[in-house]
Amino acid sequence: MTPSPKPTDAELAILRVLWERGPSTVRQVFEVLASERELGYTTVLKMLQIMHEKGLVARDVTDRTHVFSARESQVQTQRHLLDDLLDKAFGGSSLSLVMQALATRRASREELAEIRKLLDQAEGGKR
Amino acid sequence: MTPSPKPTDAELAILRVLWERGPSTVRQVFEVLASERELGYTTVLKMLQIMHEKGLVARDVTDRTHVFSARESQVQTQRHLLDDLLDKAFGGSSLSLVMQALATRRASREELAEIRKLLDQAEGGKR
DNA sequence: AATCATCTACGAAGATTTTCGTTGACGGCT
DNA sequence: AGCCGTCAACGAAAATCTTCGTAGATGATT
Repeated sequence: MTPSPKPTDAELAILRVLWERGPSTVRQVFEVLASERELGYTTVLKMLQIMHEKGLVARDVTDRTHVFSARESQVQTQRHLLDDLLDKAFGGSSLSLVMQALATRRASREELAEIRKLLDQAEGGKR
Repeated sequence: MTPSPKPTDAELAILRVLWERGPSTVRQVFEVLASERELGYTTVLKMLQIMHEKGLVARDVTDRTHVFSARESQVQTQRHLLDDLLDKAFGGSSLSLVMQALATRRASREELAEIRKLLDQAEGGKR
C-alpha cells in the first residue's frame, strides 16, 4: 500500500476543512468551501471519493450520510509536503528553507519569540 | 502578464538545472536530467517551450541552438513556493512551518547561530 | 553538393486533476 | 402508498501536465 500520496491543491483545501472541523459529511465540507469559492456539491463528493481511494481520508459508512476524516494529521502532512519541497526546490537544505521562511516576515513578534525558544531548546539539547 | 505561475514538479526539475548550471541549451539540460531518470530529448525541449510561454524561462535565440535561463532566481521561487505552502497547508503560520522544518533534520550549532542572527534582523525590522 | 547529425517546431497521445450533470437509492412526510 | 428532498455512485467533460514521435530546417563533414 502506498503510504500517502502527495495531496493536490484541491485535496489540500478539503483536508484543511477536515483538520479544522474534524470528521465531517460531504455537505459540511461543501458548506465551508462554497463560502470561500464557487463550486458544486458533487465536486466535493467526487473529490472525497477519490481521496478515499487514494487513502487520504477515511470514510464512516454506518449512517446513510457518510462521514469523512483525514487519515493523516495536519502535522504529518505538513512534514511530507515540507520534505517534498525541500528536495525539489531547496536542494535538501533545511537551513535555507528556514531562512527563507523567516525572511517572508509573515511571522509576528510573538511567533519570533516562540522560534527563539525553540532554538534555545535545540541548542541546549546539543550541548 | 502574470508575474510567475507556480512551476510544476517537472518544471522545477528543469529550473534546478538552470539555477545550477546557469543559462543552458536543451541538450545540456537534457544530459543532466537523463542521468537522473529516463526521459527523451524532445520532452525537455517541449517543457522548455511551455515554460517559455509561461514566462518561467528566458530564451536567447541569437544562435541556432537556443539558450534558456531561469527568469526567477532560486531564492525568489523558493519564496513563492513557501508562501504557497504556508497558505495551503500551514494556515499561514510560519511558526509551525519553521518548527516542522527544524524538526525534520537537526541543524548544526553554526546553522542555529545563523538562524538566530536572522531572527534578530527580522525582529529588528519589525520594531 | 550530398550526406549526416543536431536542432526547433508541431501535434498529439496518455495521465492526472478538477469540475459537474444525471441517475438511482433511501428516508421522511402526507 | 406516493411525493419530496438528500444522498452516494457513476461517467464524462474540461483543463492541465507529461511524454514523445515525426517533420522540416540548419550547419558541419566529406
